[in-house]
Amino acid sequence: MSVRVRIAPSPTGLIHVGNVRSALFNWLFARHHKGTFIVRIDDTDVERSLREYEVDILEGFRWLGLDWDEGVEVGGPHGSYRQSDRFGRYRDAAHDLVDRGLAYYDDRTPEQLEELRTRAQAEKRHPNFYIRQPAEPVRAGAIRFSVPQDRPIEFEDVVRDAMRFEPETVDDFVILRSDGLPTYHLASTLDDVEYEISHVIRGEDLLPSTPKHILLSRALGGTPPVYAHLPLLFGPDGKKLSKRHGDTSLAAYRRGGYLPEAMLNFMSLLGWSLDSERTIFTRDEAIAAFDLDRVSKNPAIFDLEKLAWLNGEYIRALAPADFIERVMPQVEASLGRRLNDSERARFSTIAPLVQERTKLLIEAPGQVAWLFSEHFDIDPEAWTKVMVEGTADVLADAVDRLEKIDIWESESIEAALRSMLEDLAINARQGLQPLRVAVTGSSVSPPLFESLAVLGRQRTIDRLRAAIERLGAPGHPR
RNA sequence: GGCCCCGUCGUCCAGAGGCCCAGGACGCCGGCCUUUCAAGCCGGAAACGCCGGUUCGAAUCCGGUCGGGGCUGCCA
Repeated sequence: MSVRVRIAPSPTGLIHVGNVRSALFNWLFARHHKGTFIVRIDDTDVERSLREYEVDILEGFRWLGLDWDEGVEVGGPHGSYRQSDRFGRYRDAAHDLVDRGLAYYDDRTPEQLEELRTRAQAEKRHPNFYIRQPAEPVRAGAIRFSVPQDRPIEFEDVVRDAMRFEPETVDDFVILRSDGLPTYHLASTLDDVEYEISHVIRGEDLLPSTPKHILLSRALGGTPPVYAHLPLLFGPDGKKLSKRHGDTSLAAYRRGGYLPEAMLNFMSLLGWSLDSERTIFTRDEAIAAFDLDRVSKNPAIFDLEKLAWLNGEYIRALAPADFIERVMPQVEASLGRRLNDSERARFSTIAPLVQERTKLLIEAPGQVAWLFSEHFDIDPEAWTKVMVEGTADVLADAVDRLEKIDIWESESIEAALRSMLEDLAINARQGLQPLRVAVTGSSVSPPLFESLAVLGRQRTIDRLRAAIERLGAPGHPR
């Protein structure tokens, strides 16, 4: 049997990481088995579905490198891969089920249904006990699927093993709403049948709906696919990951300076592992190793700290030129202007040192703000900590020595400043930190000698003099 | 309430009766390196929810219990 899998997001919001993880597992599974990965848009909820969200979904998949073989935008043998284009098809299918006695119209109101559920509970029966076909048939309202009560629904879930649902626990669910639009159950199941989906790999939240889908598949003339229900992704509070956990949209991570390859690696670790030792691996290694039998049953908490660490690993592994290319837009965005050629050259020189210290691309601009602007902020805390008695003299001494250097480069700067340390009999912390703060405005920066080299002699000396002045100025004792 | 799922370090995963007084990773703690911060290196603390049972032997099998979660809509 050839593997045909799909991801079928609903464009009712920015795609969030839970769906992305499902997409990833489907994609890995398809690629591993040389199968077909399909992207379908389940936009049966016309009220909430928006085209901009569909764009966001597809952009997200492309960003991660999840390419699809059939589906929206790329097409395929099944016509439209957007359910809103197939409403007629679903309606026909629903009517056909009614004609065959497998479904029925129901014009009961929500209040009536609620009452039936309440009554069943009061009688200690299953809540859905009375949600069955009424004795008197009607020809209006929504269409419900009639769940056969003669035997349990059993199936083998690839990750959950043997599953069994008693028929009385499955309600006669609506397949066509009274406005003639299909529900998710009908549209999704019919599409899975008609598109010959072999495996349905999705979140565990749909496990309770699976008996409905199996029954529907058969009624529709298909063979139910193999099901694999993935463990849910939780927020730090142990609840299903949702908007209230903050940034759960993929877009937030894209903008937040995460590398797609790191994101991919990280998400593949949520409910799966390549082996017991390896945490970092390439997409091809994941494809080669991926299968559903290593998918875990337990929910996974989305651990931002581990993601950040992994991202840092990937950033450090980047070729320097690649890092520069990826980080330049972030720097320019934060500066609010394009860098000129000489600034670009300066940045490129120091970029490898920034690269080592960056976990998220968006951190980089802050590390080099001092390099491009004379209006960088001086951290007051860093200043008071480092500018102690006698510091002005040290800075003045440094200026003298730096002015005498023949060739302005990190080696000569280091030699000059080290001999100063020696002559003054002070340690690096006493002698160098004040320079760092004076020049970069912070006690945290890329390595000092390289930083001064890139900044240039004149700017360096100007900043040191400004610091000396500030130290001597009224209102700035010491 | 009903149906269903899950239960190994704080977190993610490994473990499919003896290889486990439980392994890897993040985080945490300590040390080394060091011009700051990172990175790197070395070391450390940290878990089989609980109770029974099966077995010569259980993290692994069974039962119960407790705990967490999902679903319960003419949303998906």
